[in-house]
Parts: sequence; C-alpha cells; structure tokens
Amino acid sequence: MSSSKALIKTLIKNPTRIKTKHQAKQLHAQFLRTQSLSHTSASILISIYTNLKLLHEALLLFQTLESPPVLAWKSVIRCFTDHSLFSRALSSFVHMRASARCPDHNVFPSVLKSCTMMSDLRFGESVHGYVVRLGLGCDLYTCNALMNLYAKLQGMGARKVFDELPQRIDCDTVSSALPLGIDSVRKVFELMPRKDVVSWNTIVAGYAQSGMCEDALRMVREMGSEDIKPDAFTLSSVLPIFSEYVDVKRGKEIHGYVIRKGIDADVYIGSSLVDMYAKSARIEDSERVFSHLLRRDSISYNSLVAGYVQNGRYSEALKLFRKMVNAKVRPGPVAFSSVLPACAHLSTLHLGKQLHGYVLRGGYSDNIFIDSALVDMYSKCGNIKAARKVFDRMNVHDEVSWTAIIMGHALHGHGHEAVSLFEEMKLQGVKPNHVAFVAVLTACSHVGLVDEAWGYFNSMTEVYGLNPELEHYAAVADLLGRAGKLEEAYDFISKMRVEPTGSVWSTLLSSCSVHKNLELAEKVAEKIFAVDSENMGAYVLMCNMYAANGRWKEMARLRLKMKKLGMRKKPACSWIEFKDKTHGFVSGDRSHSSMERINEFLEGVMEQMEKEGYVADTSGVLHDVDEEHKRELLFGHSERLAIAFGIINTEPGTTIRVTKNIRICRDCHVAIKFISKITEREIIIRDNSRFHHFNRGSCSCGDYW
DNA sequence: GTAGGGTTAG
Repeated sequence: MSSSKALIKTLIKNPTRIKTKHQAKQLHAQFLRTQSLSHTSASILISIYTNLKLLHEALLLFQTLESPPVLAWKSVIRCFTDHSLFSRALSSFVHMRASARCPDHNVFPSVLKSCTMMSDLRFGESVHGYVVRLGLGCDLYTCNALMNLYAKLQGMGARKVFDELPQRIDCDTVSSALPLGIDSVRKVFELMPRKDVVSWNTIVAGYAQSGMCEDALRMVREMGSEDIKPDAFTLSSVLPIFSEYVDVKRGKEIHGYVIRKGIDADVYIGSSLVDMYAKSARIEDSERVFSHLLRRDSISYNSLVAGYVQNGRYSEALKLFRKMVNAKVRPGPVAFSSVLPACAHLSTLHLGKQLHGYVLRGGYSDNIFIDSALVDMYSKCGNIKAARKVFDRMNVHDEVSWTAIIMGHALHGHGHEAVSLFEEMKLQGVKPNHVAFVAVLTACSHVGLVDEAWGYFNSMTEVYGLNPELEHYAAVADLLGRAGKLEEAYDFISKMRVEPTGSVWSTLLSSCSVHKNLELAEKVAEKIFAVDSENMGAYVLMCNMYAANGRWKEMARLRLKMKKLGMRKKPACSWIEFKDKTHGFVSGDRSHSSMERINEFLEGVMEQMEKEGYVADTSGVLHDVDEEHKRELLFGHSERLAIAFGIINTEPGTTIRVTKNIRICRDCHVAIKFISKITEREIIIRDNSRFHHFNRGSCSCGDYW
C-alpha cells in the first residue's frame, strides 16, 4: 500500500511522465482505491488528462469538483480550445472569473485564440484590459495571441472597407474613422520586452494581410538584424506578396533560400510557391514544385487547380481535381470555387452537375463563394433556369452573386430581366462594383437598350465614383455599333480615356459589316491593323465586305497579304456532351464515326427546311467557289454537325446544348430556327459571346446579335 | 501563440 502511495506521489510531481491514456486512467484508478481525491490532486489529474487532449475524461472529473481550483479551470479551458469548442472555452473563462478565481498568465493564449476563432473582437479587447490589470501585459505567449487577435479581427474589417472604396474618395477621412488592426498589433509588438520568432511572424503576416507589403518585407529584414532566422511561417506569409507583385525574380531567390534551409517540401511553403509561380504565368514551375511535395493536402492540390484555372488550362484543372478525389484527399469548400469556373469555361454541364451533387452531399451548400460559382457555372453551361434556382435559394446575396446572375441573364439574352435584377440589387443596398457594371452594360448591349446603357455608364462616375475601364467602354461601343449608330460608336471609341485595343475596334468592324457601311469599315480596319497587324477576323470581314460590294481588286490585295502572312482561318469547332463525354466537330470534318447518320439526318431535314421556305444565305462564305459548293460548305458547319449528332442520339424532346468557339454565322442562325421547329427541339447554342435559345422556329436573341 | 488555396469580367 505504501509503495503505491509513493508511486502516486512521484507521478503527481512529474505529470509529464504520464504519456498514454491508459497510464492516466491507471493513475486515476489508483487514487480512487488508495485515498480520497483532494481538490489539488483532482486538478492535477485533470491537467494530465487535458495534456493528453482527453476532454471527456477531464470533464467527468471536473464536474465532481464543487469549487474547482485555477489549475482545473485552466486545463479545461485549454482543452476546449484544442477541440475547437471555442464558445465553451469562453463561457468557462467567464465562469472561472465569476467564481473569483484569479487566473495566471497561461490561460490567456487559449482564451484569446477562442476569441479570435469566434471573431469576437469585443470579448478579446476586454480580455486584453483584464490582462493589463493583472500586470500580465508582458507575457510573451499572451502578447503573441493578442497580436494575432488584432491582426485577424480588426485587420479584416478595415481591409474590406478599403477594397470597396472608389479611388476618388480621400483615404484620410477613412483611416481616422477606423482603427486599423495593424496599429494595435504594432502597439502590442513594441511594448513586448522579449520577442520570439512567433511574434515576428505574426506581425509580418499582419502587415502582409493588410496589403502593407513593403512594411512586411521591412520587418523580415529587421528580423535578420535581431538575429532571428525566418522560418517556414515567415516565408509563407511573404511569398504571396511576390505573387501579388508578380516578382518572380525575388520569389526565386526565396525559393533558393527555402531549398537551402531544407523546408522546400513543407506543405505551406509548397502551396505558396505553387501559387506564386501560377500567378506569374509560370505554371510549369508550379507543377515542378507540386511534384516535389512529400505530402499533399487539399490546399496544395487546390493551389495547382486554381493555378491551372488562372492560366486558362481548364481541362488540366479538372483532371487534377479528379486525381485529388482519387487520392482520397477531401476537397475543402474552396476547391469547389476553383474547379467550378473550369466547368463554366468548358461548358461541361454533366461535370458541373456532379460537382453540385458533391457540394450538397458535403454540406457546403451555404457557402456564398460556392453558390456564386454554381450560379455562374449553370448559366455558362446553358442552364439559366438552374442558375436562377441556386441564386433564389441563397440566403444572402453579395455583389459577386448578383453580378453572376445578372451576367447569366445577359448572356442568355434576357436583357430586361438582367436590368431589373440590377435595380433590385441596388434596392437591397448592395453597391455595384466594376464587374457588376460590365454585366449590366453587356445586358443592355445584347438587347439594344441604348438609353439605359448611357444612364448606367454615366452613373458609374457620377454616382459611384468608379472610373470606367476598357470593358465598360467596350460594352458601350459594342452596343452603339449593334444598334446601328456606327458614327457615334466611332467617335466614342476615339475619345475613350483608355487606349482602345484591337478587340474594341473589331466589334465595331463587325457592326459595320452587319450594317453594310464599307467606308467606315475601312477606317476601322486601319485602326485595327495599326495595333494588331495580324488580326485574322478583320481580314476575313474586310474580304467579305469587298466581295459583297464587287470590289474584287481590294479583295484580291487582302487575300494576297493574308497568304503572305501565312494566315489561316481559325477552324470553327462545336462541342456537344453525350453520355458524359464531350464530342467535338470541326467545320467540314467528316471523320466522326457517326458521320453517315449525321449526313442522312441533315439531308432529310434540309429537304423539309426548303419546303418551309429556307433559302441558303451564302454571303458569309469566303471562298472562290460556285454557289452549289458554298451551300455544301454551309451544310458542313460545325454547329450543324453537332446538333445533328445530338438529335439522332437522344430521345425526342430532349434539349440540345452545343458550344461553339466562334460566332454563329447568319445562315446557321436561320437554319437552326427551322431545325428547332421541324424537330420540335429546344436547341441552346453558346458561342464566344452569348447564348442562343432556339425554340419553335425562333431564337431568344430576337435576331439581334 | 504564428502560415498556404477561392466566386463575378465585351
């Protein structure tokens, strides 16, 4: 008996010798067998349990104590924090204070962490006051936690406000009204008598996340002079700065340092490097870093997935996402908002739907990022109804989700709906940003709402203090051109406050072609060739216009030039999904295995079309061939092949969805209207700028496009 | 007690 009491004594004096749950329970049992459990020894047992993160056991014992001593309180508070039960940690802290127990310094890091995780700045500030009153304001760990609290909670609020400010408003008025988190961080930092690498890392991260990049880098240099070596934490705060600045050279230096320090396989460093290289358009370097990682978590995967998306490598993004799922790495919520845009770009509705299912099963349905991405994915994949459903089901709408649905309706030709959604957004108190204006102007342009567009364009500067950017000018120029106000459009573009790109002029050129104004077209083409001498589309359009006007000499001259420059027409392609596979068709290509059946179908339907009054419009065909051959060429246009493939392979009544890489030609637009009527199918085509919904012989664009 | 990836864009 006495030897066991001695054993207990030694163990109680060295609680760290208890290393396993089994040992702890044995000690507990010994206690109960040999002596009654005093408050002190119970507290020590609780702290042993909590050190082993055994919350349940600790709580059972804790509940037997009538007035728990400080050690017991401290232990359970820490344990709640370890288990992410932050609100219970905080309520325990309140209870402890109510029982007049005076805590010592080592509770505060946990309490402050809980405040941070709960985003409870108020509580955190009152804890700060309490710390100071207790004279514990110099404790290293407590101060580190305080800095983190201010950096996370005050910093975020301040940053958000700055992001939304139009540049014209004087920043002084704002910074004095809002306490900047970084100031509080700085204050705590400067008062610390002793600082360790964590203190430095916290302030570096604080500066970096407040966008004060130079200060962050300055602090890293200062660290060096205080003889504190930057570690993996420091570097992963600093690396995103280089991706933001797209300064690969300095980033590479850091990469070298990381390799020399042997921390290049660190997951955090790894994903920062992947991200940095991707943002500098060096995706191959991202891939290399990724392939060297020893361990890959969902964030390292997603850094590369996001990198692929940022660099337009959508299929690779989807492939890697699949690889991640196969590797049994659970995608976090962020992964979906990276991979959904890839589906949106590729128009892969079946994949997007699968991802949506995954989102629902994974319980991520209330995430505003994911929902916005879903809205965008559905509308870009041609299913505006599904997009609207997701949007209407959302609890809160921010400017991004509003913009996604407005743009969706705009792309589907529902200009009036888009405009009224824009008005609704403003009524709800959500301020439109640059992108929202791009969306509403696009909506106006697709349905020809000239007056409304002017109103919105002017309100940007007059009401919202936003400077119009290239996209806004482009949308207005496009609108004027489509509406036939060609001269007005020309003047507008000439007077833009941003240098117009070739593509802005190009939209006007195609309007000139539609409205048959050769004289202005020549002026516009000159502008285009001045900035982009090899603009294929402009050459083709001009050739067509010269041909239509019988100006054969000019046409021949251009054709010759095109030949010299070695230009070839970008092949027109269309895609259609069938049985979870994407089938691609190139104009005039007869290699698809179903080609015979496709031709048979097209010939049959053509016969009926002609009976109903279809006449081929060959004016858009640029070839030196006879009429008969031209009609054949139209016959082989890629969208017709894709539609035919869709119709012969699906049940009657199934909607046909086709994606095309360039604009539909006039003739196909007419032809598809007939096809939709004859076959009683809804046919949805996405070209490079919008959707056309063909149904019962008419198109949603109302032939305005 | 400290760190990395995300949604809307003619």
